[in-house]
Amino acid sequence: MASVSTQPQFRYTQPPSKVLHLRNLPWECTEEELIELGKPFGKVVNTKCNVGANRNQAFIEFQDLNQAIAMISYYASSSEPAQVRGKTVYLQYSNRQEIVNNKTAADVAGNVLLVTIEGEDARLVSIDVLHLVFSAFGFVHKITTFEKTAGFQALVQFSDEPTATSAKDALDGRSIPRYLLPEHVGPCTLRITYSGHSDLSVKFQSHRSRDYTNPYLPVAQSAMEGSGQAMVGLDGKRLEAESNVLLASIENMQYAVTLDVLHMVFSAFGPIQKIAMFDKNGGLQALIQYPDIQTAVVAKDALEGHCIYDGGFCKLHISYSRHTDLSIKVNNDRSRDYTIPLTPVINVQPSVLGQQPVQNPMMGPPSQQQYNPYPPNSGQGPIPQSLAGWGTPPPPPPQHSMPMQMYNNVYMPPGTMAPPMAPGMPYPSQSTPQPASTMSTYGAGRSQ
DNA sequence: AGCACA
Repeated sequence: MASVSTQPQFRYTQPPSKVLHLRNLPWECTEEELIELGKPFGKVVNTKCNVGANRNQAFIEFQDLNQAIAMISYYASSSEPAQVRGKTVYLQYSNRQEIVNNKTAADVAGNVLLVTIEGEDARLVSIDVLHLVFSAFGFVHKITTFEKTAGFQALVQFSDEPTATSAKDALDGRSIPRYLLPEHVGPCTLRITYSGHSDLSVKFQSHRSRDYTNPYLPVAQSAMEGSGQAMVGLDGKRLEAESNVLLASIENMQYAVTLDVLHMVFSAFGPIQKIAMFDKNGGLQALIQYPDIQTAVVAKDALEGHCIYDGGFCKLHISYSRHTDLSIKVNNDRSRDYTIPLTPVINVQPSVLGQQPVQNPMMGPPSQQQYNPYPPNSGQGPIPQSLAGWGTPPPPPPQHSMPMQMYNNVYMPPGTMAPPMAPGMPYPSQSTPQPASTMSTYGAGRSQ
């Protein structure tokens, strides 16, 4: 049968439009390149690139029709064709009058992230764990969580878009480190897009929303009880008065827990000011002092019930101490004041530059070598599993205990301690938080 | 080298 050519597949003369259709573009041509191309002829108000099955078509929308006409007529008579990256591109009026960008809020970069927590036990991820995870990238202003058809979701507000973007790029598709979750909780994967919001409204501090910029925001429900020494959580559990000093007792202490090990474990959450260790009831206890309550709360929530070493050894039980400022009389292997700068001990001589620095003479040999016995089936010293970051073996315990040596360790938040859990995927260097910004993270806690 | 939400 003879096909009636009522609708020719291509019309060779298009009615003018301020939208131009471009084809034969280099693969994955960028918006910037399109703007460059159209700029000489007028104001490019919108573009859409990577169109079509081959992603080699695009649209340019000018502010005015005559600008589009100018571009078409110029190249119609030009001996040089329009080019992008040396490749000839073909121009024509589009058969549409405007570009419709189906950009949703999820595509527009902003300072607030929409986080979907995937997994059977997603609901069991606490807001504190989310706070900890996202704080690795900068100061988290606010978090709200809610239940939607998409599942358990959270909005996480950063100061600015670049910070949010660095968090999104680093965390999207990743799973929350196991050690931050209760043992029975299955894997929880984060799916992250941008939110349309720029400032979340948080009325109360509660188990579902937090405003970290305003620690004095009222706590939701009848959280206060009596004199304020104790509070009742939303689940009805009695809460102790929070403190910047934590009391840690260590159960099932099969291995030596040294000052340095404690320092390493607890400094994942913020700078440590002081540690004092002592024996009580035949067990080891330690007081760990942070500069602020907020950091202590995060550390307590993350570490409570967890074991320093794999296999249920050296299980931590953490409560808030009534102390607010420890009095450290002397720096020794059981107590230390990290706020007092020590005389520099390590001075790398020019002749040994590039070699390992000399070990701090104050310190004995590394704790792992000091301690016996090791488990029968392990020739290695135990490795603190709480620091096992994002599924990767943790760094060895610190060999030096000087404050300046510890500085980087102290301020390095958990998310930066280890490579991501996806093997072989490099951690984007740009998303690695700078110590300064991280300091502000921890520094912005409530003062007491 | 030929028009975008499938």
